[in-house]
Amino acid sequence: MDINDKIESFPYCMDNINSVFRHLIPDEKDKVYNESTCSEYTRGTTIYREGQRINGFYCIQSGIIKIFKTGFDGKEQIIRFAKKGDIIAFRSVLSAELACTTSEVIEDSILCYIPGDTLFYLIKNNGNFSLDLLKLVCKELEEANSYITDIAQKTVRERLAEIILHLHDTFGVNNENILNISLTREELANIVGTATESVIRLLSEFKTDKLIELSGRKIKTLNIQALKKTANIYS
Amino acid sequence: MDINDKIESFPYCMDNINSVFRHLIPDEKDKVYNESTCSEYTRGTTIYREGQRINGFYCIQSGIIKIFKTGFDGKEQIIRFAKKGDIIAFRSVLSAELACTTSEVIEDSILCYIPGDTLFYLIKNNGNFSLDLLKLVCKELEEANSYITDIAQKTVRERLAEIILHLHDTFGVNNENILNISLTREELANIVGTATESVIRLLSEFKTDKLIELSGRKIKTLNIQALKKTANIYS
DNA sequence: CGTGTGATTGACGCCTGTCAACGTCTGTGG
DNA sequence: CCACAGACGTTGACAGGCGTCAATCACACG
Repeated sequence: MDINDKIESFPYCMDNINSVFRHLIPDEKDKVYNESTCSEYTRGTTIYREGQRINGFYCIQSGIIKIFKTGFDGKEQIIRFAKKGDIIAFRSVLSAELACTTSEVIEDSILCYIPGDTLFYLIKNNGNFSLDLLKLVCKELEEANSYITDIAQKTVRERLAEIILHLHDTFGVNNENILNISLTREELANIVGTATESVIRLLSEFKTDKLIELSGRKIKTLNIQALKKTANIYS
Repeated sequence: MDINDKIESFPYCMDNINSVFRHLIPDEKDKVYNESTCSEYTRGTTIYREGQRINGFYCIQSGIIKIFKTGFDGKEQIIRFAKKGDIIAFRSVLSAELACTTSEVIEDSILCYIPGDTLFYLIKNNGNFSLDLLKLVCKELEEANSYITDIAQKTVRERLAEIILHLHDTFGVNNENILNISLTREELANIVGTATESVIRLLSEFKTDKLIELSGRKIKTLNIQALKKTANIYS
């Protein structure tokens, strides 16, 4: 994927059938297109930081971004990941507040920056876009509420199994059943909300129980049903 | 407050300066007004339940509602409270999904029911309303994210102190510094995400430490600064 | 006065966070 | 090419926070 694709075709992130931009009329698409700027970002780059003022939002053309908050003692809590087609930073733009999360590139990415004014223009002029955006935020809200319930009621073991399943659903696996996302043990701990050592021990137990196989940061899922059982998920 | 107030005046929940309805034009206000229905609900009444289909949302004229999810073992996790001027159930309406929370009356309430079609009409026709609604959902999302971080990183003790402060800010106190909301120990536990017994023991410790005074379900705050310190809040 | 719900207290033990030491791997610079 | 630094992963020991179970108390209500 070359960055010049923006010039050749309307970026994927703005054009696919599931995109929040799917209900724009041609003129609006042109406007978004003309006012957006795409750039490459390499792993480890910070897109924006907590407390920073943000004047526009980003649409993800490719790559993976992690979005986290910093707790009072400096520990990261990963809130969500964003991948191809997702948008980030729009919350701060809408609320006209300082960013309350930090976002960092996990896997080399191409992001399209869209100014806040464009966002406001679309909301005020296209009801279908507003509705789609509302649905998107509501979906995030529902996921956050579910996670609150899990983290408050489930054990670390259950949550870790659940997170592996969630990563499985969100990013999929390659032809060897290996998760298409690579995270450090610390990052896994920062999703689950536990200590790095606990993640290491539990992953090792999961391996013993034939739920997964491990090879460095690669996680291969062996038994989805058993993972669901471990996570206490019945659906 | 008599329920017939609706007839006498535009309901508070739709008319105050902070309401999401504040940017409606007169015609739209009339429409909302004509299509809404207000009713009284007594403590303990369930407004809607998880898994139920919802065709409209509610605007709270008076009283307090608790909104919770049920964990896999049946334990409640309280997600938030709603009070005068707040709206509930709009998420399910917008997403056209079954309710994923249950809401129950904590304190006798008057709710105004507004059909989903009215909501969609407003979103599609009034950009300022859409924007206000988006801001509202974003605010909820930000609060949910903060709570995820807290619950994942803080101890039960810290969270309980934080919840008391949060109730203090949200519902205020009477002239004796007693919180304007009355919750059972179990409900407190279901916010914090812990066992009822733990809440009892910690409240008792807070009392010993002169942070609060207790009298049944009444909680009197004695030292906000010390509570903040206990909660590890520095702001 | 019996019944039921909620509050309290105590005992007990396990899950899990913390600390410390060590192993592994990668990239860098001499 | 090797040595070293630094980041990351692993393992063990240990304690304490907190969940669970059980018994008792307090209070309201029919």
